[in-house]
Amino acid sequence: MALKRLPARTKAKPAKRRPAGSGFCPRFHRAVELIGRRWTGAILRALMGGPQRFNELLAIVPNLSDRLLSERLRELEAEGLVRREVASGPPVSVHYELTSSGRALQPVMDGLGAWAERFISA
Amino acid sequence: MALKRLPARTKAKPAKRRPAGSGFCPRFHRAVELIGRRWTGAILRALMGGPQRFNELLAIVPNLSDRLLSERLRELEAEGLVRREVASGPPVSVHYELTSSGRALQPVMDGLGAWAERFISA
DNA sequence: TAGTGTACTTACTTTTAGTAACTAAGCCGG
DNA sequence: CCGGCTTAGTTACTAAAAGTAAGTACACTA
Repeated sequence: MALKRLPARTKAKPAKRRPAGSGFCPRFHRAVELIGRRWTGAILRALMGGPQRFNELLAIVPNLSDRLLSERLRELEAEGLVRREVASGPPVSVHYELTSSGRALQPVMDGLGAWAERFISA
Repeated sequence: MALKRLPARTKAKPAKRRPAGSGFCPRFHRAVELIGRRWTGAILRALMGGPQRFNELLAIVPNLSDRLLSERLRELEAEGLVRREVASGPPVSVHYELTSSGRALQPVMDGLGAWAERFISA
């Protein structure tokens, strides 16, 4: 699917050279807008504990709707962070698990979690 | 202002005990939905290099509009990550800088940046 | 065969983002 | 002192996501 956002308006600005250090990094931007999409962080974190099925994810993340879960999972799959596996044994169940790229996010997520514990209220 | 999102629907689910590790952490969730809001990551990263003025931020982050910058900065101020300072010397200029809580995000952002370099395409 | 559970999709409403135009205050040249 | 320029926004309106509800398809289960 590839993120529908980031329309990359055809007309790129002149973009006068900036004094380095305050740079804008497109990959970083893509990353933060991908994992920052609504619910995506929570979904990823739920998957850090191991593979989960669709309805398990719904149960873990409060207020997340099936429609959005479906949408987010397809985005994450498209970016290669998550793999979808269908177990065909009679009780047809689908589970989702992190790929190596997804697992590589764990320290970042943990760091953010630690930051949140210290600095986010309520 | 405090994030308008996260309405916290009054009816909390029964929430049967889950096998720990796949837990949902409200602070983490708040954090990821705050810094994950559109443009917020890029704004924060631009501020990591030191204080910036309103129009400097606009110049650093491509395609960011003044309206959204204004909105995001007020949210970040409300969460205590950013401080707004008005320099009253005749050329009235305003600059924004990270608070200690904002600066504490630097390792997380750097980690995410490093991850993005390795795993995000294009 | 009627009902339950899983894993979704479709249709519709509300909220958020994006665009454009405008405001206000201070300075600068003529 | 009049008009134009810059900085730092705000307001009004449109487009794109998110949220909500209901429906689908398949297998199983009573």
